[in-house]
Amino acid sequence: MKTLGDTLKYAREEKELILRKVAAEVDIDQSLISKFEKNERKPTMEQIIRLAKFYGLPERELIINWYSEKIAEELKYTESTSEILKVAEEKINYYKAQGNGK
Amino acid sequence: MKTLGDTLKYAREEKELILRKVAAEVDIDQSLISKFEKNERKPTMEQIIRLAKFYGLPERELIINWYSEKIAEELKYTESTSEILKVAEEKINYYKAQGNGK
DNA sequence: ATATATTTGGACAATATTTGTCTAAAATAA
DNA sequence: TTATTTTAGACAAATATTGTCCAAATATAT
Repeated sequence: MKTLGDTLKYAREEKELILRKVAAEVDIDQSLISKFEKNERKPTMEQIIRLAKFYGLPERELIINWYSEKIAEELKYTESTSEILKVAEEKINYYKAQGNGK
Repeated sequence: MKTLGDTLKYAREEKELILRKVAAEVDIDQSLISKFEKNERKPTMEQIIRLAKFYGLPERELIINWYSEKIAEELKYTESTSEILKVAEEKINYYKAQGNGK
């Protein structure tokens, strides 16, 4: 299972960059970036976007990973997860349909 | 779309109880309970359980609603939601399968 | 309508969670 | 070994969530 951290780490290594360098470029503490790569911290959405830009990664995919990991984390120790997700989707569709979006 | 708040409110009205009474019984501020019913605040899991017990509602259903609303809230203004949920489910299954649970 | 009871909104403090930063230890490479 | 990179951990700063109180709004009863 490929995590967001894997993706970031792979992108960096492929370019043969060291954390310090990336940190300077994207203006994020190198220790934080290390933690992102090890999935010990979750980047903010802004950080995701900056990293995607910098590495030339598809933003959309990173975002999908970001949200899905957040949700997976929340439901990790929970029962009825597939039902929860099913209901969640219904609610989202309901909101989006007539919920006027805002 | 029946919300958690709807369920709580309906249960209370069916029993013809006033907020003050319920509040005293379950030891939650009546204003908070009012907000739960109007979906302006989200109960904690513990509150959910206490309310379920008190009203004699199926805990599992309330919990499913609680989580699904939380997720729906998070994804309300997001794109690719169905893909996010799909990936989330994969990750959860992966965690649960071999992720040793802990 | 007035009085009484119930519900609701809003402000605010208290708590908890998340985030950023720094430092030095651990790991890796030269 | 020495130099470099990565990682762990502690802590402060910033955010977000929660609980509490009170008064305004609404509903109910007389």
